[in-house]
Amino acid sequence: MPTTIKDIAKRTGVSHSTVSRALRGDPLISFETTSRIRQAANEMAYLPSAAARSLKTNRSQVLGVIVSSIDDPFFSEIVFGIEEAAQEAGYRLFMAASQHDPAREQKIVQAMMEHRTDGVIICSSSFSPNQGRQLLDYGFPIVVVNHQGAENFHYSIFHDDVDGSRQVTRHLIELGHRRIAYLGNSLSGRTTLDRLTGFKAELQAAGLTVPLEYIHHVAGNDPQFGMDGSKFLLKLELPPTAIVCFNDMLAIGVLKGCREVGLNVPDDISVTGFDNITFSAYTHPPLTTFDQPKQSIGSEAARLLLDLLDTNPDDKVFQPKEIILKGRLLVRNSSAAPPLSAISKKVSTRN
Amino acid sequence: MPTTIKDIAKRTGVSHSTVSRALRGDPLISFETTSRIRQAANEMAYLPSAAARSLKTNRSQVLGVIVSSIDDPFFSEIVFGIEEAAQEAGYRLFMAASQHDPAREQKIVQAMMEHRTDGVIICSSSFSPNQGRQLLDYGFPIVVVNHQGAENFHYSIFHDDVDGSRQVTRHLIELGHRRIAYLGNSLSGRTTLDRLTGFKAELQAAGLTVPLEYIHHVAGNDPQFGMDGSKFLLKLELPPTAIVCFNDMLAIGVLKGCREVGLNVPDDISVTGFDNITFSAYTHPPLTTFDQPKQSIGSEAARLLLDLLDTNPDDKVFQPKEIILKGRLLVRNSSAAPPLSAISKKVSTRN
DNA sequence: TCTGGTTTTGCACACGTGTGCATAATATCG
DNA sequence: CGATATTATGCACACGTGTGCAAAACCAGA
Repeated sequence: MPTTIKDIAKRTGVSHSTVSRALRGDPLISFETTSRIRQAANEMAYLPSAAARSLKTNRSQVLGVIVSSIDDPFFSEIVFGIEEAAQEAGYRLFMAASQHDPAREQKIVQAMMEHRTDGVIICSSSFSPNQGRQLLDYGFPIVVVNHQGAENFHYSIFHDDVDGSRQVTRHLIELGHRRIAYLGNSLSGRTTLDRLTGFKAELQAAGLTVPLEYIHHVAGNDPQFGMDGSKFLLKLELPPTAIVCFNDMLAIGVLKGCREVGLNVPDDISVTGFDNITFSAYTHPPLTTFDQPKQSIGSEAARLLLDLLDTNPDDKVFQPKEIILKGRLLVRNSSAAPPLSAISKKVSTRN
Repeated sequence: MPTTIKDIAKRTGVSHSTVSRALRGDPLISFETTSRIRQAANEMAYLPSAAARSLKTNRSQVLGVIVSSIDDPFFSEIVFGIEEAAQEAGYRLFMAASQHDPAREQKIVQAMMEHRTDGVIICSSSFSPNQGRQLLDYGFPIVVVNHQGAENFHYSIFHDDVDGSRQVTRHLIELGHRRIAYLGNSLSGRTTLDRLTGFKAELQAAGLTVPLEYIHHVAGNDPQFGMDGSKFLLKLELPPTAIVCFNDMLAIGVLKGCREVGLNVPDDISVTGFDNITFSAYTHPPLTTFDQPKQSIGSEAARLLLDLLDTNPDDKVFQPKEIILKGRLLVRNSSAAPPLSAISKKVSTRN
């Protein structure tokens, strides 16, 4: 059915190996013969079989990409960056979403191996160590993005979540907040730990303490989890005047949760997100968030992996590489000074 | 590097063809030999090469999936449905996003052909006819979702956008709205045409007319386009009391656009979306929308394609198939009766 | 033990492509 | 024209897997 090299060879009266060489631009084939062959290939709409080529060359020209969830806009933008860089280099993506499910992870690992992708980019901070081990043992070049077990892999991209979280938290402190809560995502692994670390560090640097119940984790990344989390925090005897959310997805749910208990954001309570996904500019009020260079994260990861692939294996020197990309605080309308009632209470407590 | 069938043959002292047969469960190989071979394969972590198998069998066990945009939550959920059904049948997905860009479309077509995917699901209503033709000519079994050129393909899944749009529009009419605008997405092809058709049909059935400027199209699917579109409509001398948006993404931007000119939704103006993506429950106010069975759309498309693949080619009878899935109106808080001022104006106009 | 039937396994080939090495064709020089 | 060097091409093999057909092994009956 599809045109093969043999079909072209028959039409042009040369051997299949000459066709192969001509199409690949081998200088050993004459210009005249090459032209004839290429014209025939063009007329016959020849497209190489990826499988045959892959089998012969031991290269698939495909990069595996593993994300936590395909419907999280954060990952969509990272994938966009990966795709742009990959396409530029003639690679295609084989994408899979792990959904934080070990069974899915195992199927994904198997798929990557069977398809013999040229390398793998893992954009799931909580990808299981066991499956990661399997990929490593198989010999894949691997680049991880914000992976909690990054020390097991030698090529990593990080977004600086500690710094980002510190900036968000400092912003709230500078606004006058003293009761600041953190809402995390327990499925998220390293990412939430970094953001929590930054949160704590900034509060500590400001000489503030955090009540234990001000650090609350939900088990997912959906706005509904954000809403559930806000319910918990807002029910506290002394509720926070600000909530630092693990990310925009949770923050969007927190906004709704505040509305449902009659709290006005930011007049009564400030809410911040993280990531600056598309929707965070369109919430009411628009979210103060930490703007991650999502596409850059993706394209840096892809470039790093492509560099690894371009390196002659014999020349390979063990040289771990770690790239840290920084974002920037984006102040919108979901954060403001705490309500006066909260400040006056604070004063009376001190007397 | 990876274990091959030849490695297992060497260890078990049989030929590679016996290994192949045993692993495939061929009854011609004895139970005893099969067990030995399978144990060795297990111990040696054998995984077949997808390329070799594909080359030999002329089947890749991969379904191509083309979506308009990977960061649109609507498509993410469709893909999720596709993925579930495909995985159940032992298939993997090779996904690509066309971004309404002909150059990308061409690269995608080429990729599908080179990889010899077993079939293709097109979830892009505006996928170019020329590229679609190429896929058809190549002999791919193809299932299209809401494709504007669906008559060129024989296997289609539709979501009933005419009916959905009629329901949304009727809902607004029943609330008392008489000045209803439609905000469309000119890149969207058939989908926006259907939704506009339903909008017009329902207004006509209610004996209402639509000023020309009440039908406005923006050139994209981002909330920013929704905001731009709202700016246009709200500037009209006689602005609408309700806006039917092509989808939730645009509606989210329209909500912000209304806020920016001091309009309260739904007290001053009603806004409806379409699709019921995750975020539409978390907007302020939560969007009235048309809830599409997104995952069902995906899984039906995959099942249809898998059925096509399971059919013996010699038994194939030309039998076009078209599945129409219906959604349901989801009334939330973005729609309400028009403001009294708009109704009183209407009365005086009639006198 | 021999013959025939059944079961099990291996040989040979091939899917489409790439490439080392040998051979054929061409060009140049004496 | 013949010899030598250079250029261009083809042969043969192989990547890993699957399968038709032949051969080998096994079993049962006369």
